[in-house]
Amino acid sequence: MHQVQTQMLKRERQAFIMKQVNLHNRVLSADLGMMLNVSEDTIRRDLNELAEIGELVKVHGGALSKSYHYDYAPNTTYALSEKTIIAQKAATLIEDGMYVMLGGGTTVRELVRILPHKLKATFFTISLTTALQLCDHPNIEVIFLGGTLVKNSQISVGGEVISRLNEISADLCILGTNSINTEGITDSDLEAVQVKKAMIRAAKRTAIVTISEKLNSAQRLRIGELNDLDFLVTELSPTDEQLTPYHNSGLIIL
Amino acid sequence: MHQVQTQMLKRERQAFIMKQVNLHNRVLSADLGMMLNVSEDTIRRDLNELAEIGELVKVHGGALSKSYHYDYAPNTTYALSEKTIIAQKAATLIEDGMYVMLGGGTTVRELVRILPHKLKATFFTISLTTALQLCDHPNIEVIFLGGTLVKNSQISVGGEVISRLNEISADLCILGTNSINTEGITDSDLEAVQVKKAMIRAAKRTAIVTISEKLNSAQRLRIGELNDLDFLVTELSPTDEQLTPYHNSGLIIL
DNA sequence: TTTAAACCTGCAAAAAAGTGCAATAAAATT
DNA sequence: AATTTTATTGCACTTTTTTGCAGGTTTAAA
Repeated sequence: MHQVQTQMLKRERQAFIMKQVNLHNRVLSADLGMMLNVSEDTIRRDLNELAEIGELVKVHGGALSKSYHYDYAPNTTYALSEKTIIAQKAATLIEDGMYVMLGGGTTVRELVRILPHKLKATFFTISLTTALQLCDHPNIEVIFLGGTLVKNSQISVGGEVISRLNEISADLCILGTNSINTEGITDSDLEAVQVKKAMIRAAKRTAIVTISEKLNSAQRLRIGELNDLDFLVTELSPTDEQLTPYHNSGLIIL
Repeated sequence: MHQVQTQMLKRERQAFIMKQVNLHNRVLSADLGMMLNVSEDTIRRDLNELAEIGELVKVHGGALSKSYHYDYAPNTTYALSEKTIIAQKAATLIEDGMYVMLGGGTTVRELVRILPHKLKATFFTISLTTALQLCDHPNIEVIFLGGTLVKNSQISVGGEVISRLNEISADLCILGTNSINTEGITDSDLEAVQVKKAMIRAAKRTAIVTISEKLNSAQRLRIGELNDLDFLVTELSPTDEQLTPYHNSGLIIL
C-alpha cells in the first residue's frame, strides 16, 4: 500500500480514486484515506460526489465500480418500506449451510440485499435480477437454473429448468407472488406457473413473501394451494386480522 | 524551486505557466506566485484567462493540464465510443434466423444494445448482464445457459454449462476477451476458460470483439489459438498495420 | 442484544477565490 | 516629450470552498 504526494488537488484525488475503482472494482474509504493522506470524511465526500455524477456506486465502507455492479435503485421500488420489513422477517428463515431456492420480484430482491454478508449458503434461482443481486454476496454460492427467458419478468422457464428442478432438493423456497387468496396462489403466465410449481415441489418448505395489498386477489392460473405452502410473510403483524384466514389454513405467519 | 527575473511581461508569464502545466500536468497558484514573484491574485487571473481560451483546466488551488485524464464523462463504460464502433461492425455478422452464442463484457453488451429491434434470432448466453440486455429485444429468443455463477464477471460456469454447450450447434459465437496476441486468446480464470473453450467448439464460427488496447497482451491460461477463431473486430480500420499479424494468421478482420 | 465501524450533520479554521479600488505601468495620442 | 487613455497589478475586503473534527445516528456483524 503506497503513499502518494502531499498536497493534492481535489480533482486529482478524485481521478486517482476513479483509477483505483476501475482497476480493483472496489475500494474502501479507509484504504483511500491512508493512501491519499486525507481524512476518511474527505474520501467519503469524494465518493459521494463521484456517485452523484454516476461514476461509481457508493456502498457502506467504500465504493464499487459501476460496470461490475447491477444498478439497484432502491428508491424506484414500489412500497419499499413494506418490502424491507418483509425482507427482515423472511431473512430469519435462512440459516448457514442451507440450500435455498429464490424466485424473482422486487420483494425477493430486497430480501437478498439485506442478507448478512457473512451468510454461507447455496442459492438457486431462475431470476436474472435476483441472481445479480446474489452476486454481491461474497460467501454464498449462486446457481442459476438456465432456460428460455421470459422477457418482461426476466426469469427462465421451460422444460430444461423443470427437469433440473426435479433433481434438486432444497431446504427452503422463497417466492414472491402476484396474487394470493385462501384458495392458494395464482399467476397469469403459464410457463411461469409450471416453473413455480416445480420449485415448490423441489423444496422441503416454501415461504410466500408479499405485500398485504396483494392478499385476497386471484388470477387465472393456479400455482398451488395453501397447504402446499408453509410460511406467509407480509409487512403486517402476525396477529393482524387480515391474516387469520391464512393462519387458519395452516400457514405459519411471520 | 527557483526564482525568475524580477519583471516579466504578462505574455511571458503565461507562457511560463503553460510550460509548467504541460511539464507537470498540474500547478498550484501558490507555487507559481513564489516562482514568478507576483501575487497569487495575478496568477489566478492568468489561470482564468488561460482556462477561458481552453489552454488548461482551472481548479480550486491551481490548474490541471487539458490532457490530464480527470475527464470522466457521463459514459458508464470505459472506451464507449470504440466499443460502439466495434458493435456496429460485429452486428453485420448476425442475420435473421441465426443461432448466436454470446459471452459477457461491456463490448458484447454494447453490441446487444444496438442490435436492430426487428431482428429475429435465437441467442444463447452465459452472462447475466448480456441476458438482461437481450431481454430488451422483443423479437429474439433468449436462452440462458445456467450453472454456478462467478461473482465478479457474472457469468455461469461449471460442468452443467459445458455439457449443455456440447449439445448445441450455433452459427456464430461472439466473445469479448481480456487478452489476445498472435498466439491466441487467454484469460486468468480457469472456470471461465473452460466455458469459453466449449462455446468456441459449439459454434461453427467465432468472432472476437475487443478494443485495440487489448491487442498483443496475454494472461496465464490459454482459451484458444488464432486458427480456432474466424473474425477479429476492433475499432481500428481493417487495414491498420497493428492488425496485419492477425490477418496473416487467417483471421477475417472487420 | 451488543459493539464497532461507518455515516451524517453542523461547525470552525484555513485556504482559495471573487470584488472594488487605487497605484502603477504600458500604450496611444497630441 | 507630454498627456491622455488603457491595461495591469497589488491590496484590503468579503465570500466561497475545502477540510477535519466532535456529536449523535445508522448499519453491519458478532
